[in-house]
Amino acid sequence: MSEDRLPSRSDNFAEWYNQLVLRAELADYAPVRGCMVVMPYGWALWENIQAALDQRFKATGHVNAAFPMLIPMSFLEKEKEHVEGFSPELAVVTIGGGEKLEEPLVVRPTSETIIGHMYAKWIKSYRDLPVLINLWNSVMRWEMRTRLFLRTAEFYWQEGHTAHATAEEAQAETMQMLDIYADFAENVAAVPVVRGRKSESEKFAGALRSYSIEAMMGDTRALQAATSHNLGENFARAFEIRYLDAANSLQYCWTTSWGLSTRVIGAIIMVHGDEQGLILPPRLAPHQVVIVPIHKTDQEKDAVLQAVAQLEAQLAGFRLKVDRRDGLTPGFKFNDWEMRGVPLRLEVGPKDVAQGTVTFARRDLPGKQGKHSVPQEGVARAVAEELEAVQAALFKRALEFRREHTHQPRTYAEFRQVVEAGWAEAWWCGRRECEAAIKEDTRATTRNIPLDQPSGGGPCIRCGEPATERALFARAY
RNA sequence: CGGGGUGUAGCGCAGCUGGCAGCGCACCGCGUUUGGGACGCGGGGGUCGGCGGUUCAAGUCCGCCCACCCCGACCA
Repeated sequence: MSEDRLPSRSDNFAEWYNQLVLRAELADYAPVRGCMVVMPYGWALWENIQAALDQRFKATGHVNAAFPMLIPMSFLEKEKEHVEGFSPELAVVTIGGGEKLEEPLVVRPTSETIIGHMYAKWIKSYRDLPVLINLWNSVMRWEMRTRLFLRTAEFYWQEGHTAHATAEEAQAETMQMLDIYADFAENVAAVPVVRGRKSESEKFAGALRSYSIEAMMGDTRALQAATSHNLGENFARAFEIRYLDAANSLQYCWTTSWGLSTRVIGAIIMVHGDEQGLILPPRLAPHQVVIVPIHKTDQEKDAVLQAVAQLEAQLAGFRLKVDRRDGLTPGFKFNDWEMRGVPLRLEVGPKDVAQGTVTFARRDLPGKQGKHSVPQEGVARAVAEELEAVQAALFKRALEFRREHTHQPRTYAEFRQVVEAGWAEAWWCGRRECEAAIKEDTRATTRNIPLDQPSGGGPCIRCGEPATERALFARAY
């Protein structure tokens, strides 16, 4: 049934992605321009992402809070670069309760300004610092062209906002959060990332310095998976976030902000997915294991379901789904759960019952390769090992793919060629003009300037002037 | 905002020179099936994007409007 198959991942990556999001029931198009509905399966995935991050945030002393969705327009105008960066994509409320508002309210595109206002009110003394607050919310940016999860008008994320006494502390916080994101991406989502500093033109509107983690998607394009910003004293000065230090002298705070959005779901799809559909990393999968019972006669059905019930009891420690749907063939169910990316499938049929076994089918290995028979006794241990193996294999495969498609061109001609279908690491003089020229020539942008740098220097890949840093260039989502 | 395109059932589409609004998938019912995407029979579902015009008669011809999609500038 060709119409049951996904569009080809290798021939039409974009259409493969769109169809997969819809057919795996992660999200659907909303009746509001540019907005999506995150469906239960997609939200379950997001909840698991939230749990992994929230735990890391709390372990480093952060607490959660909630701030209003509406922000007075004047707040945004207080930080010059910030308002310039965000004005084109603001949604603005001008009427409330049937009356025209005195001052328009902006639907938050991010919360630095209202945070700044409140922090100014709350922070008086060095004893009040640091303030370490995180928000789980949604924000709105009126994007021109939208795509499910990757770029929607409203998106769900977390935004952390901290205030510190010194530049050093703010910088340490910025780097700590970047590392937490990298740890999450690599060890939970199985997505290898490059940590680095954003160029001047790519940094957050109003930040002193921005950092990102960048991941390579299955079509070699780059995706910024999370950002962490050192806002310097910019927002503190705009909102007068000040404190008295131990010597009774008035100081400006240093603030940071950092965020990770539902966009990482897009990354997980595009890094791990294959022609069959999603492949979810076991640590995030809503269902880690699905059991498909197989039976013809009523007699077989009884025996099979009894075995399934015993397995279910043994596997209580896993996120388990038993597919008891009637009237669907096993083949249909296999394909269905493969589309949804369940990392491990357990098939239980009359043959398994007779032998006291269960058939394991690993999602990351194609067809028969991933299938083998396992004794029902002690199945929990076997499942745990198999899930660990899938988790590790996904990361390894993604890392190898990135390695194969990351190049170190020495000439500009070579550079132009490699960024057609891969990443380029190259010396860059740091000048905006070179960056812009490269974008014009190749559509590739600086993704970041990796933290891991070789010593020494070399000629800028574009202009040949001496450069001291290597940058990562790629076409990006 | 510039360039291109599309609107007919939930989705994908057909509908010619105007004459009873259809097909496939999906959905509902019954039965047979079930170790890699089952099948038979029966059934429900439409302001043909909107408004106006021409005509005995408009999904079809004409005019205006609206919405959505793709490509560029912008972007977590």
